Amino acid sequence: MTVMVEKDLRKMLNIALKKLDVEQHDIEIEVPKDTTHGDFSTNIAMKLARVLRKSPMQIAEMIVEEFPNNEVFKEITIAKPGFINFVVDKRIYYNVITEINSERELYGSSSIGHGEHYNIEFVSANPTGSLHIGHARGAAAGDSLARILKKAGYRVTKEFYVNDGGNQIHNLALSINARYKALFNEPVEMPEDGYYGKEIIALAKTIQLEHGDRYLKEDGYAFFRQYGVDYLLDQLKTDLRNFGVEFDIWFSEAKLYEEKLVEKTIETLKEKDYTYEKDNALWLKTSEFGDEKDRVIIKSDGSYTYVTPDIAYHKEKLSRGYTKLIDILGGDHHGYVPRLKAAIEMFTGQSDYLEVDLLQMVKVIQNGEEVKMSKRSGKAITLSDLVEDVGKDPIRYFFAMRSLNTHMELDLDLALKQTNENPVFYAQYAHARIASVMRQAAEKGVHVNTLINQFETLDSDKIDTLLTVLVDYKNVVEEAATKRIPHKITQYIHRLAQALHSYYAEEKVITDDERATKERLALIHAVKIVLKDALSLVGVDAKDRM
RNA sequence: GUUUCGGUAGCUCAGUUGGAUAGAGCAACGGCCUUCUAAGCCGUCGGUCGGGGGUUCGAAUCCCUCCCGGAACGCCA
Repeated sequence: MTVMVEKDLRKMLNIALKKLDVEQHDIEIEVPKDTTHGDFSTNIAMKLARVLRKSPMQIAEMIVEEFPNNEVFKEITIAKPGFINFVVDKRIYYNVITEINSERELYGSSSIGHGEHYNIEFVSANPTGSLHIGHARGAAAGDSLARILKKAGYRVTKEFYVNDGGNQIHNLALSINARYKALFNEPVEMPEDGYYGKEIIALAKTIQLEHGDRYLKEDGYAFFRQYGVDYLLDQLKTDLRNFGVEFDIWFSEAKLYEEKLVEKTIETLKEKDYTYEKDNALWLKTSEFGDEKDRVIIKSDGSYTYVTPDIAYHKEKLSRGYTKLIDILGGDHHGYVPRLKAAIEMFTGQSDYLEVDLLQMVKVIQNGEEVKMSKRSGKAITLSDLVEDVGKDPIRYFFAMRSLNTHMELDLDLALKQTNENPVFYAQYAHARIASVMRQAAEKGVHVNTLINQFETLDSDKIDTLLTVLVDYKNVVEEAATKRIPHKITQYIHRLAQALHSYYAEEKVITDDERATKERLALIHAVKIVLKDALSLVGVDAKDRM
């Protein structure tokens, strides 16, 4: 809708410019941050100052003079340096109410992603322990982005890469072994790079319950390995589900080996002459593609480095025909990105088939001071702790509020308060208020016809604001999707909730005026739909009562 | 040392293809509940945009330089 209005404006400005004998010109139209500057503005008069050799103010006046008559803009003003500001007659927005109420959750959908199929990989934690707070940020970011991209018309596949093939699983088995033996007072030393989380102790106890002392007598290594991965992966899925995050594909690293994909990938790279042998190892020429140096892919002892299966994995993903691969990684992996992109370029000829979005660290504050995580002691704040103590919605919302690449702070004292310091309540309350009014209407026997399309009584600044925000939804979704900025959505949610609360305080919806009541009910019903939909894009539930 | 992210109001953060008096939430302060939910509304206070140069009609935004903090710099994963 705003897009249409913008198009109209452009057309009208061109007509005016033609009358002034100005050649076709790039007209910049923007939505002013300050609403007192109207709904749209242009700096065209300033741009033309040099060409026409007149002052911007003069030019602006000339443009306004020649501006065609129309029903879209009810006010056109000229401001200081030479801006021309346009105020939309909000009556042309009335039909958005009907549109929303009939399209419901499809309203705001876009087609800018048409034809694109994105694979978005995130979290991808090793199944060696519980998910901690860093994974939580990744999960929230990836899932929200996926939802937003879908809304914008992209096809999206969410994928979790399970690192179940490497050395870490070996260490996991040894760690379980140590914890298991300890239960029988047969202490075994924890491995050097062992996993110290309390969930490993719980895991060992489960094994003790199910199998008694069986693995004191026989070697339990293979069993611990398999059991551990299954158990932890299962827990991990549960934790993510409780956080509102579901994946389409769980891709096992082990599968790469089973299907010989790593060997095949290395063969391909050799054939393309991107490898060479040196010091008894096999190197990949990543420096030819922007990496700062070449990387070893087969060590001198014959084993692979970390990147090797990962390259095979990304090649496998490419073979599935996605138009883009997105990896969401922790910021500490930034040095890893160039070598991965180099490999992608070796296969596809262009590195931007892969987009890596980095998340910066989360600093956790508790009792006013920073909580330091420690692998050794197993001390960490887990995702399940967060969901249990604080709740899914505030955590999801809080993560979505921040841009991905900012260092963020999570204040647990604040999050635990569950007061209005958590902005998510503000939005949920707006939704609940509307639901409440709807209930009142039903009780009073008011017949709610949300599909009315004639509006005669909606006339106030608060309503104009609501309509303006509702109309803007699609733009916001598109911007959030293309720029990968989920916080654009939470900002929008806040803007809409604010407009609703402000309106609610000013005007009663249900009155004796039947006509007005019906129109207002249709309006707030539309607000309710968009609020709920926008919240869903960041994985937050809308509530009907609070 | 190199790479990378960040430094914007008391706090947490938006805003960076150059544009109008730099925004939001929270905190603080002052009002508003006989009326559909006060988890709300209305208003006030609050900033050398890390420092210094430069580019121009115009810089938080672009260029140079310096300072401070996080992270990464393996034939670890």
